Amino acid sequence: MASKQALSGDDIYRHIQESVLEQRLMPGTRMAEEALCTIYGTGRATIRKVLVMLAEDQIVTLERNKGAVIASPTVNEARQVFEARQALEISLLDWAMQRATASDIKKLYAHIERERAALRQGNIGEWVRLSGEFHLVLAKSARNEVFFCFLEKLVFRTSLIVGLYGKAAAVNCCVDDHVHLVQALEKADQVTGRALLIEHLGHIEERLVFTDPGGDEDLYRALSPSLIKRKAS
Amino acid sequence: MASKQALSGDDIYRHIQESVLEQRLMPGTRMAEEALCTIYGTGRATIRKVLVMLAEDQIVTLERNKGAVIASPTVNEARQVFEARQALEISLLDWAMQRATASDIKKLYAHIERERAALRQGNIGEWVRLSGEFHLVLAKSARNEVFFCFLEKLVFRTSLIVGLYGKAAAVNCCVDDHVHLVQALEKADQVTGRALLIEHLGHIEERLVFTDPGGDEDLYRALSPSLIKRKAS
DNA sequence: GTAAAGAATATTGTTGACAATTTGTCTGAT
DNA sequence: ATCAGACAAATTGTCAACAATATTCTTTAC
Repeated sequence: MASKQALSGDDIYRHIQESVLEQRLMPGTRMAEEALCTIYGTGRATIRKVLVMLAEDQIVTLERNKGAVIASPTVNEARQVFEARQALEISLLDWAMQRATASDIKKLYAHIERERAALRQGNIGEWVRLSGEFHLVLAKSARNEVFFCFLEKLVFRTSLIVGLYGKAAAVNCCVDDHVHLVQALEKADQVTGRALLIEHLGHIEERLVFTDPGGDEDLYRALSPSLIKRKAS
Repeated sequence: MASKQALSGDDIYRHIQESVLEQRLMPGTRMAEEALCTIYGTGRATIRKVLVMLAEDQIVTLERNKGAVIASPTVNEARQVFEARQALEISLLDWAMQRATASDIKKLYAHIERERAALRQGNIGEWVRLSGEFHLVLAKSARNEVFFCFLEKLVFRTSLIVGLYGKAAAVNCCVDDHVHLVQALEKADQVTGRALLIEHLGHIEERLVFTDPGGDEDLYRALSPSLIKRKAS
């Protein structure tokens, strides 16, 4: 299981990100430093750096003297992530319609083909990852590195949210939505594109069940009212 | 100069961010680890963590075996930052118009008053910082933590850009613009608000001179042509 | 005088050990 | 049986020393 070869910090960083995207690393998973050292065959200093980077992306939460845990977004955080994603992607789509080249369109269709292939082979993990990455390929056509990075981070967080609150882990976002979106982009049909995008993101959100299964910092608000009542009586 | 008390990593992180915002730390400044250790009175491990965090925010660039330097955004990066900021702040203003409370409005006017006070006292550094922070106070009224954090990062990068390309360091963004913006927010006048915001951000951008004064990674592109010519001849 | 080569210096990368803190377990009293 | 307290194990935070690399300065040859 443990790969002996010493990897660089960035490699480990990307590998953990990918694992989150493929939903192999689920929220709440403890990330002990020693364990990661043996898995990746590096010293603690390297792992520590990676964990700080992941914490900045809000992929893990880093508490003093408690170590790192894969983040468990609260319901409120999840709502804000979806709201932000929608606004972000609408801007990105607008820019993409102005700037996308024929090569960009080709790449998008090629990516959709890979999604289909993964589905046919029943490789769910890879398909989930590709589904998320589709939005990044689309974002790249917008030619704005800043928004691209922002969306990248939200895609990771979306993966965590789906892992936490998704009922049917299988169906994350359907391929046909992606096809129609690219077709609208190709025609530079801003109105249709925007509607499709909102609908598509709505599909993802609809498949969630927001019944807080043990938030981490919401514990206070969830439990203290009963204590206050007992005190007051 | 060197404060002897040992500070926590987060304190140092915030202090450096503030220094960037006040334009006391300018792009290109080398951030040697030992120097920071003596300044903040901590070990290198702590400093290293801070530098990784700052690198994730693109406030510093971290090159292997070369250490950290305050980032020097290229002209292209600067353009993308401004484009992204405009899109971000438009969304934030829309949300703020739906969600801002009377308390939020009060805080905004209070902040503007602080800006005026800093100007009267001739405390330029603090005024520059407050000018940037105004947008964050406004963003807080939008009730979306995700976009707030995104804007926070862009405000820092804007500070770097102004430090690099700004001609009149003094005038960064004028107080009256802020007043009018809050008035539009108060009236929930979406059209006027958006126009004012775009105009205001335009003012900031207008005060820049995009004549690459020796970028760091643009150095390659700036210098390599002559080498290629020599090679080819 | 200039340019290249090499030594010297300084800075970062890495490892290891130790201190501080948290977590889990065990005992004993009520 | 339950709970408090103390002890033990495990984990993270911090620091210091050493290795690897980059930069600077000096020397030397042309």
